[in-house]
Amino acid sequence: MTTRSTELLRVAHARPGVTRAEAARLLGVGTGAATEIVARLAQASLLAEAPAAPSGSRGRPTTLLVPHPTGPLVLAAAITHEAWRIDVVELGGNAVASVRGSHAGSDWAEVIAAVTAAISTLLPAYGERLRALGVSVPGTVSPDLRLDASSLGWHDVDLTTLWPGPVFVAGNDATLAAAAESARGAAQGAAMALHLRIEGGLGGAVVDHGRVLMGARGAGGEFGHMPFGDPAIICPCGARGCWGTAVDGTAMARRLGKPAPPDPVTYARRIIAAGSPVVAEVAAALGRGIAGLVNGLDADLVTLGGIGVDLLAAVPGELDAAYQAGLMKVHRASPPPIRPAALGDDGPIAGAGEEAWSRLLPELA
Amino acid sequence: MTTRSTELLRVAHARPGVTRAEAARLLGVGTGAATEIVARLAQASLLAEAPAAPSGSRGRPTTLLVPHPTGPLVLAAAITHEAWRIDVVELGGNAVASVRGSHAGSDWAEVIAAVTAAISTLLPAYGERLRALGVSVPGTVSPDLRLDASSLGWHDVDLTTLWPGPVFVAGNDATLAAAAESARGAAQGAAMALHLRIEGGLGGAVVDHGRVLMGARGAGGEFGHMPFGDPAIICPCGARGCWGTAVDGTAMARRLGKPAPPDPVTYARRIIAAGSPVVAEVAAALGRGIAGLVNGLDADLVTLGGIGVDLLAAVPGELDAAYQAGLMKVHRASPPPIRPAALGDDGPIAGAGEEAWSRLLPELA
DNA sequence: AGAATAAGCTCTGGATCAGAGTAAAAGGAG
DNA sequence: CTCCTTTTACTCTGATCCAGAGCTTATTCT
Repeated sequence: MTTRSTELLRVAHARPGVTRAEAARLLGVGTGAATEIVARLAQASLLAEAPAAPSGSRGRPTTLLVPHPTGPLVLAAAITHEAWRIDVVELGGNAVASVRGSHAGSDWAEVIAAVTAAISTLLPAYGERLRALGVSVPGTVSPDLRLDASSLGWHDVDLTTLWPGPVFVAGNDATLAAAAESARGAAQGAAMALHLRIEGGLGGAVVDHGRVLMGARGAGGEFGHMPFGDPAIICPCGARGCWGTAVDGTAMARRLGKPAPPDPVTYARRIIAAGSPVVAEVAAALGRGIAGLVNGLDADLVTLGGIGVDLLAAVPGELDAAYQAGLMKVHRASPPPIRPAALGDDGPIAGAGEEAWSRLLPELA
Repeated sequence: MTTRSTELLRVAHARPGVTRAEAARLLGVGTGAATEIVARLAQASLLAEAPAAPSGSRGRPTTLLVPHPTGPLVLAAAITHEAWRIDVVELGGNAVASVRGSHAGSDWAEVIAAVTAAISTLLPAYGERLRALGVSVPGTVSPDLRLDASSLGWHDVDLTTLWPGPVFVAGNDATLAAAAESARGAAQGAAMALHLRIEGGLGGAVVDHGRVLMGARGAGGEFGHMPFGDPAIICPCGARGCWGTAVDGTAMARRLGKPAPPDPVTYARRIIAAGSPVVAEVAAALGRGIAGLVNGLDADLVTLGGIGVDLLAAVPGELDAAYQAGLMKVHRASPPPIRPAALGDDGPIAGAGEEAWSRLLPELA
């Protein structure tokens, strides 16, 4: 429709349940224009108005901008190494339905069959209302939507078959989790947020004023492959001294003189719970690397996901000491805080929904 | 004025001398709208039309969009540790005048007096046409325009006294050089460009689709303080193992067992010219770090400034070997090229002009 | 009940631009 | 040289969007 309509929708999406008057103020339009724009969006089944709870103050009561009951919806999917989940997400980010399943094997054909079947079951229920798909995957996605997840044996997989429509986004789980944290989680309002997510490896993303940096080939945020680690250790990626080899479950096993565990995530959680002294060492390696990234990128906030949350909870002192020691003096006066991700394991699917909505909005208005 | 006017001005600035018809195509407007918008901008003394050179093909000859002869101008200033320079820049980036001087001492009061005096001499000549100032400085600039250049003893200096007008930008020299390389230099069109500049230390910037990441406190791109170096070496910044301590003139002196040189830049140039074996070692440290940044940020192009250009010219093989070895396998098939900066030492001042124009344009139209 | 307050609604006029049609300025063919 | 083709620029009409002023509505406070 028009620029203002898109902006209003964006506000309504970012802050579901805003009052109509506040949305008008945020857009910088007069009340006359607000009337017209809201009417147009309601006519197009994009927005609806609901009576607001009594504010207690004087004045004519305002209305809340809520998603239209028959308005467009977005599918958000998250595929992990062992399971998948699909949410139906309305404007504002609320999930109105959810389907999930697991896949023991890591055969891509099996995964895509299950996901495609699940999407097919949702199509009759929501029909034309489903307008976009966002997918989170445990690997990198090129700009032409091809997935590469080396550790799972998925190479150059074409994702476009998942969705026939024009609005389709796919991205790395850590990248999308970062987008979600910035939009609705612990990194709201940060000028330059850094998100780090330790699971099998270490991934993340940089978010500049709410915009996630995807990288030239969709592989942005692979901080695990920056050489903050021990140069003697060769990473499966082919380089040496990768930071990721110093902070995950495999690193803990190596420090304990044990063979690499088959499931580094649960292994790491067990070691952390056991209170092993290697936990502090790994946390220090994490803190030092975070400091390096903060120095280089001038982030003002760091959020941690996956095992990072457990490390932060278990040995906050060690992590913070290494972090402080690695910071430039200029940052030490007020070090950017390191916080656990607010969305937890829902980060990737929430981010998939966010990105799908973000791409759909300009098409609608 | 309006969005389209700003867009047209931006096109005319980015590609000085575009034909009017092509600009209309780039904006996606019809010829009718183009007539009206150009007329409006000409009326406001922002654009002028010049006859185009004969194209040799059929059709009514188009006109070129050029800066208006009495249109707005921008001041671009570059302050270094020993000299200063001010350019008067018209739309399109062309400098119509230039003043320069040097300051032997590093007393900020002296510097600001000289620069302020130079600006005063330019004011009567160009008067109201001067609408904005962009300044490049060898330090970090906070969002509230305070400069910190530790190595020169300039701490928390207020820059706002330099310019009375509302449109005033200031930034780090390496950051601004990156902006210039992306707008008009070797990094044009890159999706994610990385610029590195070695002088006294190592600075740079990340440029995502033409937008420079300034960081939360204006200290983005301090890659010299990421821990890619030897942890035994303590950096003046307070951290250990900073990459910057491994790649500049001071690093060369240390490897040669010499004391730190007073002027590391000329010292480094001399060592490189002499063909010392430490040059290859330093180039390798540079290449390895670049690989780490490319891995982490998924850059598709790297530009080098300052001593980096000399290193690249002197020992390209060593630099490239270390770069390749540090890249993840996925990047090795087509490694992002490492190129010398096209603008050379003019990068910072060109970037100051770019940023000033970029901020001024929306105010005009 | 009446004043005060905050918000929504209606109407007018101006700015912007898309689209269609027309005019202008060049090269090429005869 | 004249006419045709090609490309671009100009003119005109109508639709859309929205700012601003003034008015109406719904609520709380006194």
